[in-house]
Amino acid sequence: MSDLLERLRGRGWRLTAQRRVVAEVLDSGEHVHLTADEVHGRAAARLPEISRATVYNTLGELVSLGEVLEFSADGRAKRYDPNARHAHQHLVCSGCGSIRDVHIAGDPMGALPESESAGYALEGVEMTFRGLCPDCRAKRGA
Amino acid sequence: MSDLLERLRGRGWRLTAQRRVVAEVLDSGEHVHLTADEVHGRAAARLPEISRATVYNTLGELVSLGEVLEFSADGRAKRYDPNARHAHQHLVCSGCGSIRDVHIAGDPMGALPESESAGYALEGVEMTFRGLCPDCRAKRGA
DNA sequence: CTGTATGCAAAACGTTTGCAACAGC
DNA sequence: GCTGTTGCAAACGTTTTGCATACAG
Repeated sequence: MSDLLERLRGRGWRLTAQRRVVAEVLDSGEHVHLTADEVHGRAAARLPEISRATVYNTLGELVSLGEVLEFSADGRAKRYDPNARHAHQHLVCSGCGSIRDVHIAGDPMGALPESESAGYALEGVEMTFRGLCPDCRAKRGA
Repeated sequence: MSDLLERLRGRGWRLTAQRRVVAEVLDSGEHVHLTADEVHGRAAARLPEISRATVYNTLGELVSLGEVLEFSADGRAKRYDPNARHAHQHLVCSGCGSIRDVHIAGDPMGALPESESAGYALEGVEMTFRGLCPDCRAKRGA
């Protein structure tokens, strides 16, 4: 519920029924790390004739606009994270693949010494922690 | 040149011509962040009848054995990093996609507060910096 | 009215699988 | 000789593309 649509309209984003539905799915606040196909599924529930291609197009644009974060936790399908406005990291369960947003102490960007990034124009960092979640520990770790 | 083969033999790894070639490609020291397909290409240069499936199998095993790191910098093809024995991070150019190994100051794992990983059995962290490399800055950034 | 977004279906891409033949130990 | 590995080709899941149509501005 972060007025994604509001912001997009303000940027002169051409608003169609399909785009609205995609934005609403992402903005619904609850299901946070959807794959493109999951987004399509939820979008199609509200607007049955929406095509996969449109969902891919729209997601790609939202990523370019910086409104949505794209990342891949497992090399398979990319996931889309509507929580692009607050810096955060991910904690992925190596058992079930579930993804949690987490927050680290300092600024991860600052961890890279100047000497290592010499000549580069740094833009961002991605940080992904991996581990077994409590549920999977109970089942596997025994 | 880190005696990957030596180590694998020591672990009772069944050594075939194909596996040797794959290990040699990864161990050749120079081309560091190959995709599975690139590995296959280089392997096939030495042993033409090697199949893609075998390369995938072998890479998967090397990853399980902890000898090779698997990561995806772009959501497309996975990349294989033979430098699994020394902790390091990646710096990816958002222009040309080139990948550099970099090293940060502290221990990235320690950056995650206990409260955030409560109940989890942490296993590792991945850290990827993004930015424009000097070449791409010259061409694009103007 | 114009340009852009859409739907469809097909293709591209990376990866996995099933299975018979084969080869290391 | 037993067992695990290989090659092949086909299947798979995800994403991209080309093109004619529809619609927001």
